[in-house]
Amino acid sequence: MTRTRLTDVACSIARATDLFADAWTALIMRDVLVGITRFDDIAEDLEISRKVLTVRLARLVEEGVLSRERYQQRPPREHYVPTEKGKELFPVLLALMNWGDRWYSNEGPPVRIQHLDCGSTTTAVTTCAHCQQMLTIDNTTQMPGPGGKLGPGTSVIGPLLASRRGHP
Amino acid sequence: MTRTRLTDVACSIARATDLFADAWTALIMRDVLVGITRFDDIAEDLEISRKVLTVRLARLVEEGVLSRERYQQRPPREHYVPTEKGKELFPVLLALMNWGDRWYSNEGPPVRIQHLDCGSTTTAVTTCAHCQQMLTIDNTTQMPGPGGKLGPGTSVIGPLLASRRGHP
DNA sequence: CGAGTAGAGTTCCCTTAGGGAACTCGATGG
DNA sequence: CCATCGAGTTCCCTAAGGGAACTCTACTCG
Repeated sequence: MTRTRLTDVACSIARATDLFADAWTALIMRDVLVGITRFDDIAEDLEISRKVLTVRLARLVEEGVLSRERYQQRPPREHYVPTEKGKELFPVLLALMNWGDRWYSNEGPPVRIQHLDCGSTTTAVTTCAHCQQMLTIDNTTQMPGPGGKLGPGTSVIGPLLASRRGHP
Repeated sequence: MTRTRLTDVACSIARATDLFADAWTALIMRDVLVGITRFDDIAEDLEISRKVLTVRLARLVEEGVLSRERYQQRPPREHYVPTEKGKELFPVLLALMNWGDRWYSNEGPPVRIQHLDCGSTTTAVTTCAHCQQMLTIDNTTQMPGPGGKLGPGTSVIGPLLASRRGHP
């Protein structure tokens, strides 16, 4: 398949996507974050090919998202636990889950999130760090940041590009 | 490759993932949401194989995430615009972007988000709908919801499964 | 009126990742 | 010393992705 490596593209979505966006990685991360951390358990839970699971886990460890750790000495056994970097993928999973719940669950969401600090069964909202309002495409705009450079996939230039051609 | 269809699995992440999680779909959605809506422009911006782009766009239209619409009559030309369902993928992109910014941008984020309502250049935070606190794996827990059923990938049963050993 | 051009896809061929299922290997535990 | 368990490997087959050239339909310009 020769997946194009997207890591060189100056776009954070592309970089995150490069690691995260195949059919399995998100599911593996969900499992691991939820406590299914052993090779066989993940394989069984997801019904993923063991070969692919091996490759995915290796990549995730290499990227520092998971850490392979010994959880018992005799016999020696390893499992996969999320690093800080891995834990911070949780919001991505929440966003994905939210969207899936909203558009695909007829019988209600299969899983509910409970926020331990306030005790409520809740849903995740993506909000503005400053004013706590919900962020949407319609109430936001994108502007070049410090690390912005022109290049394929650097979408900020998109609208310019579009108008340049006499097009909305 | 015979991608396993995940849509039948009772997990919203899996359902969202099934559509969203390949190398390109997230990038295509970003482009479209940001105003790059024409076939050739997307192809050029992402340097994606035109063949794959055709397939992706068809899938996204089929799923109701994008809509193919005529933007000029003479000569007849179509482009792809996000539907409501598509627009609601924005939080997913924000979460992905955030994570990418945090872990992969050395020179600062390539793109900044400005919240038009409050005017600030901001970042997205995934918060509890009730108390506005940030949600993390550590301050949340998952519980079965109304649509929950046992099955592969239904991660709520994960911890149980792990202790129970032996499988539905 | 015929040539040229832009937009939007198709088609073809080649490579390689994913699916599945069986096989391996080390360390037990009985 | 044989059966188990956890954790991967190996093999073969198929289908999806990459790349680049080709096509089809309106135009539009000299």
